[in-house]
Amino acid sequence: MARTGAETRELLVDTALRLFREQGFDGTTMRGIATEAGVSLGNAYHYFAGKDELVQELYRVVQVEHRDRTLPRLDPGAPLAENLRTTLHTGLDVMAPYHAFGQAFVRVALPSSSPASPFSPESAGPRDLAVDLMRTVVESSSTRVPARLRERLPHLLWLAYLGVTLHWVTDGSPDQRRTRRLVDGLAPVVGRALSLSRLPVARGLVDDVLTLATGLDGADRPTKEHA
Amino acid sequence: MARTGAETRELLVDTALRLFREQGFDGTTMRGIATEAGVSLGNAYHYFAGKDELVQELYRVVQVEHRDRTLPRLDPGAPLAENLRTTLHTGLDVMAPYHAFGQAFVRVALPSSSPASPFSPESAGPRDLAVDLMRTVVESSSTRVPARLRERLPHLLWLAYLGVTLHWVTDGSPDQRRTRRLVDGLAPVVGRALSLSRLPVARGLVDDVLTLATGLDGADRPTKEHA
DNA sequence: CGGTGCAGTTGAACACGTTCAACTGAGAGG
DNA sequence: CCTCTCAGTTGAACGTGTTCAACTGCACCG
Repeated sequence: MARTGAETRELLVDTALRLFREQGFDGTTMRGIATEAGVSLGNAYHYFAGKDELVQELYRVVQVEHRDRTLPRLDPGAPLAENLRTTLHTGLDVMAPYHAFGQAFVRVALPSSSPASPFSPESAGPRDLAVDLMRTVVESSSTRVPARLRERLPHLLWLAYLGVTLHWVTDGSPDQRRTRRLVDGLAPVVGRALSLSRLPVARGLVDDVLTLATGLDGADRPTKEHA
Repeated sequence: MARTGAETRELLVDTALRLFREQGFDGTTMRGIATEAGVSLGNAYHYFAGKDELVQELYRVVQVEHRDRTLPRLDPGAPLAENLRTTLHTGLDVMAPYHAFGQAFVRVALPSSSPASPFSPESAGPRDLAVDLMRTVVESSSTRVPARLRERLPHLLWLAYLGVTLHWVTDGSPDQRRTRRLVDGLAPVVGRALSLSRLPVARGLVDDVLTLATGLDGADRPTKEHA
């Protein structure tokens, strides 16, 4: 044999993602992936530090496909709520084959220390991809966004998307219909909230929420360490 | 030997919770728990279907202690934001010893199918405990709550508490300071949002949010099954 | 006394994720 | 032709969560 390393690696990723789709995360064993790919167990671990690392591969794949399938569906000039709805539904479409796998995805990605966390530096690429997608959604919509919000809104929408994903993961209803309904309800709420945010009376709340959201992600603010 | 079952069970719970505190979730093995408790491995599994089931025990313990430590600290007549802040901080105090364990807690509780999920029927007891605590917080505060919200607000605050818990679990900052800051920011935001919700212009948004929140938890709405 | 049921208990066994020291074999250098 | 190197690979081994058929010993019944 003696393939090149990149070939073996790709072979393993493809096999793993297929098995994840077919059997879920827990149902897929490292031995199964190795056997199915025709390599030894130890060799699989040569390319992936562990089962978790294969999750990051999925994260990447899903983000890219989400963007590629969403962009042509956006309706320029439509209200933000409508385009957001399209975007979120498309995201669910992309993830659907992996729902059996989703629980494990979150349990791997959740710890902020984990490189698979959407907040981690290692995930910067996929994260920027997702935030940029939301920026496109905002900019290609007709809805007017207050100046204070404009810069931050894509990031907020990405956080909302994470929330939807979290709900989707825990959604045991058939075809995850509850999450679909959540999206249908959430999009107009965002639209209404945006309208409301233009009123002077809401200014204080908007500012506070922005501050809150800033604290949500990223590591601790650099606290002037002296070493 | 031949203890009564309840005794052995309690012995196992105490031992497990202690080891979880000392060594975290992954660091604690079922063999370790069994050995430390002086019972056989198989016997531990006679009382708990698996490691996960011990998590529910912790969930229960934490909820009860949260309530017991919060009630005497509430300031009747103070603004809701202040009492909410106290409540959330007290919750963090109670959970603090288990932070190393927290990641595992979520990964066990997340799947809605899991009995350990805060939305599951099996968790109804602890959940009601937590929602009732929030109800007490609302009722013992001076802040006026719009009629449409009054009944649902405790439930919404409980959801917010879940969100804070989720953030806490993923919080890698020293002593989980970021979550403390989140609470300090969140409480006033809730207060402001509540004020805003009294304006007629916000009525539509409030109703939509309430509808959204209704869909968040619980199983699928009973869809008139004919069997 | 002998048996019978049964709550409580046991330890071996299985499959899994992960680690690691050793092997393979094709090319480079002499 | 021999040897060295090293990326690619291997399979045994460890500790884990979990399962299960069998054991123990006490209380009760005849």
